[in-house]
Amino acid sequence: MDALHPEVAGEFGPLTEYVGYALRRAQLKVFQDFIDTLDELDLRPAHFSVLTVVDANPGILQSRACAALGIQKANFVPLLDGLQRRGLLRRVALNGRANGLHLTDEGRKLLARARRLHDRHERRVLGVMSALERKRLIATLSRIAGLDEVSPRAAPAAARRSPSGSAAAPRRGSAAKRSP
Amino acid sequence: MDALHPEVAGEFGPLTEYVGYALRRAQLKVFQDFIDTLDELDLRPAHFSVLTVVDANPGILQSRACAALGIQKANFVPLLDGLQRRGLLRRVALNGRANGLHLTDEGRKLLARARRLHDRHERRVLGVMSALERKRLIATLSRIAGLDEVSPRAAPAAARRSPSGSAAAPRRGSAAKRSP
DNA sequence: GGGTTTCATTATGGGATATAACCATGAAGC
DNA sequence: GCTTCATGGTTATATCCCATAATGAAACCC
Repeated sequence: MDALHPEVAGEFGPLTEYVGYALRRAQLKVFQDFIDTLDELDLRPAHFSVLTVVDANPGILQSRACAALGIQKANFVPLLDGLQRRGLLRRVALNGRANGLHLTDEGRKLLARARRLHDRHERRVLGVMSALERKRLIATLSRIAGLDEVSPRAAPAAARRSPSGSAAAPRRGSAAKRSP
Repeated sequence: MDALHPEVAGEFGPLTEYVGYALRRAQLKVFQDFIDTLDELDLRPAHFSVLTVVDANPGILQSRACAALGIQKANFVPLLDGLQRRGLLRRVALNGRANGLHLTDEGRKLLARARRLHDRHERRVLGVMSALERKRLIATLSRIAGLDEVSPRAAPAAARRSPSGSAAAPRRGSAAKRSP
């Protein structure tokens, strides 16, 4: 506890010294900036991530894509409906039950624009740190994100309420298998 | 663009190289672990943060507390109702319209337990990094969180849809001023 | 005292996500 | 060929979290 509770304080009490707190604050900030950035294209972060994944994996199965993104397949449907309705993406029936996902030309074009906006956003965020810092940050964050097996004795009573995180990011824990 | 799009790939495309993506993934992970950790006390992150702030600032105004935590005052009401119903916190009328917030003995006791759990959680997260790394991480994250004035030309069309992604759980951060 | 501001509350709606139940289809086995 | 089972997708439903707007009331200011 000593190392965890230095002097701290201000109005927040010890809050400011917690990694989770710092993480959340930063994430909120960045995410909000990202949302604002993509707003002019009427894209939300989840949309952007879907377009990105489909673009990188043409023909990817709907189930596989949503698993990769950590989105429940049930929630994935209306999301795709929206993108499809806007003519950005197509569901191509593979065999009567499975769909392969493809971007349309328009989808690719919009994604390109989104990427340019995203780059500006990224640069904005990166503006407050050096290249080395960025590298370290991503490395550390990735390590944190992969701490699946880290909490063995933790997560006790859990399983009662559900996460409620968000979509755009891979909430790993979700129920998803891979290929058929 | 060059620096932003190295080689990348896998199933996620360029996603893995984005700071925002890494941030989100890490944040989701940590948050979930935190939620699981506090679950046995029936506390959610928001509860924990409220208890922490009130404990550190006995008698703090309701409005001030929720502003500090970045919670809308409207949403703060049922939150406090819950804590008060559980006998953890009291609203002390100051003058007929303003309430000062105080923890009850029980509230302090529960907070102490929660803090112990939180410490374990924090240590778990910190387990994947060195002390130096942690210091750097918090420093960088804090810098990011404070990049308010960073996006002058950004946030263009914005203001159309509301944030949504903002004030969430230990949204400790968000829009908050400090002292009066 | 009357207008304005501050503080708290109620009411309402939207967004995002989890769950469960439900088809349909393809694959496997006898 | 027909049953059985796993898979992919969809629908429907419940919940949680948060935001906005409107209301009520007290304090503040001239």
